[in-house]
Amino acid sequence: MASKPSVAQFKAQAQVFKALAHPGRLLMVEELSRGERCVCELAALVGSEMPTVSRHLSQLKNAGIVDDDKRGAQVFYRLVTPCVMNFFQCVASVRRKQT
Amino acid sequence: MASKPSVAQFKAQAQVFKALAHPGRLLMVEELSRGERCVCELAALVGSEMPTVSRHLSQLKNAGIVDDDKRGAQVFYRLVTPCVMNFFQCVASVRRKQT
DNA sequence: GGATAACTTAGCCAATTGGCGAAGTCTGTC
DNA sequence: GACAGACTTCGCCAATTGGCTAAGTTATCC
Repeated sequence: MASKPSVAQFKAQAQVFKALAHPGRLLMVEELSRGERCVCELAALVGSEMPTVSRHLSQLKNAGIVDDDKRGAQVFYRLVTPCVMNFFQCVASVRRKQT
Repeated sequence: MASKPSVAQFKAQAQVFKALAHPGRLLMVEELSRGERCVCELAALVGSEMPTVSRHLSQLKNAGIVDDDKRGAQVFYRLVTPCVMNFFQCVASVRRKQT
């Protein structure tokens, strides 16, 4: 049944790649690979306003890449699919081919 | 030196993900994983006009994912970094977490 | 050389994305 | 209850993306 993927499947897959197709979001994902972080920490990391970062995180969450956990007044995000970290090696080799 | 990736590196990485962040382009990449194809074959596959497909392919080429080879009047594209195919398994597991 | 076919490039338009500040929600403190 | 801090949601805007048709290139066939 995986032999002939439907258009809907490709659309859903593209959604995941789209979530990763932003330097700030990649930076956050890498940071989250080292442990959970609250929104304000990530905002300081990428140097954007909190509303902006919050929207980026909700995109990642919507794509199924991260999950959030509200504790008190803070919201902590964590990487829920660590296998995306494997992408970076391949992407690095892709970039090596760019002239 | 890979311990503290720069903003420029993340931008370049995001470019690769951006190239994959489109259902039609994913479909083409998967087709190319089974062998080289000319533009007209890919156009028929995704059901778009040839100029549209040509631009998608130049995006993939620009990202370093595919390469082209002009033979006569036709241009054949092939996957130059097959490791991107490994992404699909992980992405599938990501999607499984989407509610 | 003229006609056709395969692509690419250019120009145009609608739709999406990404950033911000303002406003709203929720939690803990006084 | 009033207030402050952490987030999220909401408008608004500029910039990018994605599709098409039209026009330009290059190779093949006659």
